[in-house]
Amino acid sequence: MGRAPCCSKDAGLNRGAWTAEEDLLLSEYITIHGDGGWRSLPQKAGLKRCGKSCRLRWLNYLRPDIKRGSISPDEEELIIRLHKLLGNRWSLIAGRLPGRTDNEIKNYWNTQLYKKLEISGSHAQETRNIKRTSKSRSRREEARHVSNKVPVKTTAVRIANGPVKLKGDLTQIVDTSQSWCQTFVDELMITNCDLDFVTTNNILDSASPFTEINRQGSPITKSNLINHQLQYSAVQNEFNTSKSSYFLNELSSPERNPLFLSFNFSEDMAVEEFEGRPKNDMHELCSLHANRQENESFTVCNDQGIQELFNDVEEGDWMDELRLLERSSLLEDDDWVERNSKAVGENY
DNA sequence: AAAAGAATCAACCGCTCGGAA
DNA sequence: CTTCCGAGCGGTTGATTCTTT
Repeated sequence: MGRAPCCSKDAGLNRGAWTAEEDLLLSEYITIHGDGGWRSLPQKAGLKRCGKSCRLRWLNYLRPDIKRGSISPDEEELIIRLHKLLGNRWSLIAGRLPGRTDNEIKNYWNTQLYKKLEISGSHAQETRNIKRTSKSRSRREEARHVSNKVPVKTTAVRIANGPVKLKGDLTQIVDTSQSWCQTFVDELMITNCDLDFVTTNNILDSASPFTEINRQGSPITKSNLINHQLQYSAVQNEFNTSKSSYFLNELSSPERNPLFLSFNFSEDMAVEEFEGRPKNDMHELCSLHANRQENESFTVCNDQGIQELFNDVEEGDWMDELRLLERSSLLEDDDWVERNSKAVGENY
């Protein structure tokens, strides 16, 4: 049975530009009753519009926290950087720019920035590649493809840091449906483990596996887990610990306490997705995963994962971290290996 | 001043996703 | 497991405004 269209063209509904009267009706209704329930809202509010149209009008224009006026140079810079990291995920980008809507940013990109960057060169090519990729395979197909290829939990961000060589079985595929904590514990139990691997599962929900090795009986808290990892690996594997701690902080915290970190973890970043190679191509990412080649790093992120990754980052931190990520992405792989080999010592 | 072309942006459209039944 | 439905997303359209000739 087919689904009734949200807003039939011949249902006598108004279309096109909104009038001041319609805006008033919608604003007043939402002020009193709140938004949501978009399908039934127009009728309740006395509007001859479809729910979709009402939602769009509210979110993109009438919402009180919309920021008016032109995009500032700072905002522009942030948009460019975020687009480089995230591609055409306008709602995610808008989420980092308070008061700006995805539609506004999309329009700004397509009318101003795209041209600007096309003139300056490389980024426009990347944008074209992103567009081509998204056209060639639908999101659903992509998701199906991913799930066939590797056991990636859809809500997980998984990050493995290369090009550090792994001790042990390089072909092993880690099941990301495992709880974050179990994976963490598995890693801890391997001597000289260099694999840095997390998912966004809430750490506190995953407490039980940790309990088994937590012989001191400390409460299961984020900081205790970090301390635990530091005890295991701080001396011999400093840089890896720092990375783990960083992602632990970013991905698992409902409360996001500042971590105590005595070293500069930022320079250890090497997250493939953020480097733009092979950005947005899940097939390629998964092939990398499946082959698990040495000197290859990979990241598989879906939108939710990325959102979670950045959710709790304060504005200032976010900008700092963006800079650091970009700085790390400028490094050539060879340099990266060399630096980190020195940092880790002769373990490899 | 007027016409033509370019730029802008609000709104629409088709699709996907996730939850409920 | 399947179907339905509300919500949301990104691409596209087209009306309006601005700029150039």
